[in-house]
Amino acid sequence: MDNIRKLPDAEFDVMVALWDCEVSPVNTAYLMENVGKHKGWKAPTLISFLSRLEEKGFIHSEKKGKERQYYADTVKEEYIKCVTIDFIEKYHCGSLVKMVDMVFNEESEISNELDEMKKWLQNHY
Amino acid sequence: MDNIRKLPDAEFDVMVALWDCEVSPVNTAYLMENVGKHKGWKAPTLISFLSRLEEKGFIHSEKKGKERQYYADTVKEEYIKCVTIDFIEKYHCGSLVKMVDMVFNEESEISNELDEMKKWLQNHY
DNA sequence: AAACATATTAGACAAGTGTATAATATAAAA
DNA sequence: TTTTATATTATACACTTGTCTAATATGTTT
Repeated sequence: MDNIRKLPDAEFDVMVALWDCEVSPVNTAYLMENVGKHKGWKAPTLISFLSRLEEKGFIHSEKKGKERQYYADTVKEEYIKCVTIDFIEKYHCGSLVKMVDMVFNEESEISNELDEMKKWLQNHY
Repeated sequence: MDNIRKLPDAEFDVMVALWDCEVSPVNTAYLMENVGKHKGWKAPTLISFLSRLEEKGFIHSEKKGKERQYYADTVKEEYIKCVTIDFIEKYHCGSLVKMVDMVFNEESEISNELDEMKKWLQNHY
């Protein structure tokens, strides 16, 4: 259950790009276009992250001609759920309510969500 | 606002020990007793983390005889609040509700908090 | 087949993190 | 004031993460 390895920022960003694209095998060019460029990475940098993700078992790839195609082997929701549970455990004694309370007692954007929160709760009666 | 430097795990653990003790200057022995031992650290390891925390401005210390006393210069709630906001931003598009929803749609301990959640919301009408 | 363009690989490197050993202070005991 | 204990400092080292340059491979043009 909680055997997910928490990914470093850059690798997570790459995973998001991979998770969020509709088509499945995507090549480096595609990923450069979708994350690399925004982050200002050189191609080898991206590829470096991809290799590490492969070592960690998050994706796998196949050589196709001179290019390489990447496939995600993990599910975004799954990953984020795990990371979130861990987070609540680490910073809020495992209590979502404690966390919600702390965040709402503040000015942040988030405190505008009270209404949504109510609606959400009603849907869960 | 979000200029908090996210602390690495070990340093965070040290901060928690420092934040959670009632008395204010505490010495290394105290911290060894309260985190070091559980973590299996040798004294220099703990002191190493303390030095780094000092460099980062999270604490300061004073030499007292042959010992050193440590003072927290940051507030736990503050830090956790920042880290939490950042987390929601990074993993849940900045929406607490999205996060709550994802976490509840699951078997985890957390889904037992629905009642608490309702109570909490009522207190916020 | 040679030359060219381009993608990938190999390797490298600095900074950050976890952790410790050996050396050095400094207080307490003898 | 020596000796003994013990806390701290100075370093060091392996691994991880972010990044890249130089080298290599492979497809495309001539």
